[in-house]
Amino acid sequence: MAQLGAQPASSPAIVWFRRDFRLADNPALSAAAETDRPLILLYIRDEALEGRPIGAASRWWLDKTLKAFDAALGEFGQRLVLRHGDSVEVLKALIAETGAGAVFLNTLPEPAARARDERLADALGVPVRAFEAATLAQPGSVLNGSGLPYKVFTPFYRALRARLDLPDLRARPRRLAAPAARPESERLEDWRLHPKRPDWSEGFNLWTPGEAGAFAALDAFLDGPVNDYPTGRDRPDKAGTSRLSPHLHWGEISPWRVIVDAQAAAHRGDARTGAVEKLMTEVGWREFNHHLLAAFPALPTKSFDPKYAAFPWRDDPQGLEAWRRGLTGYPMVDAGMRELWATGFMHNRVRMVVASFLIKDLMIDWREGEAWFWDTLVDADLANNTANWQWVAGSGADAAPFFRIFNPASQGERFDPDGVYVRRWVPELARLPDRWLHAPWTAPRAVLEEAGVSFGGAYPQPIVAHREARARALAALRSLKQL
DNA sequence: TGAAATGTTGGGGCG
DNA sequence: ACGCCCCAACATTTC
Repeated sequence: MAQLGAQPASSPAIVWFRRDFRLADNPALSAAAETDRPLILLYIRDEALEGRPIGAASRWWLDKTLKAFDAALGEFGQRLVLRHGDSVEVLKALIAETGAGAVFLNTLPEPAARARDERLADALGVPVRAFEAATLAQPGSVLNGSGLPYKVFTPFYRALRARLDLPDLRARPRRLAAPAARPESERLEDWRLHPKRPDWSEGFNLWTPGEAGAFAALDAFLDGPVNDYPTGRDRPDKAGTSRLSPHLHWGEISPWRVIVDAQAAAHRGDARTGAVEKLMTEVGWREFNHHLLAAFPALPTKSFDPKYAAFPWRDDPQGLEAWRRGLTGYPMVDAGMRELWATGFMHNRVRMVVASFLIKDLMIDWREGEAWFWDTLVDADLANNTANWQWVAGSGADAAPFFRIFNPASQGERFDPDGVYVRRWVPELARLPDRWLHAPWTAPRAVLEEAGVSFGGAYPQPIVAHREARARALAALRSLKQL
């Protein structure tokens, strides 16, 4: 890599933001600021950059987080420069226009993007300074005694923990010198990231994309729910989870910040150590997923366990559509799918229930579910989404065995005992008493009438009988083992 | 981070 | 008082 000093000190530097929309603990931004050069703060809309185009919910979030970040930069007398097109071509043009002498960036964790980043300096002819900001450990860097990637979570996590030194987090830069003339920028509105005709995003307004929203979410979580996290996180009827996943995905907050603040809360005695440890474990799964993707770049398309390549998936467009729309006749499944559609998010426990239902009860390929989540989740993340779908399917690394099949009714009874979650998202059933809420097909006719539930009308009968579907899935698994 | 089937145990009803 | 049966509760195995 060429020395920065090779360029005149007055030449501007480009800070290329991709998914690191934060001022605090942003290593590329801090390093660029320390050079005292004028900074061009760039975002490029490049569909090819991360290996696959982002989904509709992600476009909504991107729109808002760019707006928030641009506004935050205003306090420094700065603005984002927005361009679209092939990243390398855009950067070349901007360097030619401005005489920029260096590019600063934080790497993206996806293998495709990482490979492109590594070739970037050669393609641009200026130094590229790359930093790690998305994960606690660089994907691929945690290896077992034989120098190979871990395939089991627990030893991976042990190794990760052993090398974690809680760092001093980088403060927000004090100044971000602006160039004499700001390069031309496209208009965010022209990118049409916000949905129009129809604008389906009303239910997304519970989110506050951006760094301030990320910190608010972390503070709110550490201020109470964290203490109940080990069990509360399984309760979709309560505010028991951190809801940090989209903020982490978009780099609005650093994973270091999450664990440093959580541990500080534990040290102060504001949070139970055991609860904070559980949170750490979940951050650890995020790390594990990114390591898996780095070690197995085919994770988004191929079964990690090759024997599942022969699984006899069913072609069932109607079943798939009923699942997507939340019309399966299983209240817990339908509540989850409707929460997703309305808000761009689904509670983690319910994600497992709906994924198990698609894969095992309907025997539809996990890739169909992964694709739907990719389009509809505001936290859609290639490593987490594909690793978690394979985890449920039983084909992943350290996955739940295939025969672990969720019963959607009993999951509802266990984790939404008062029916608060189901009644919120499946209002057709709101007046059905708790006793039958999670299995309305078992309710006596008179009870259904009293509650205003008619199966021919608003709410469907189950599209498959769970008991039989379970037997069918287990038979399919047996057929696999005979190969 | 499951559920269902199967096995075991022990209390209570009852002849 | 005793053995038998039933069955709920719990444990283990199986998928």
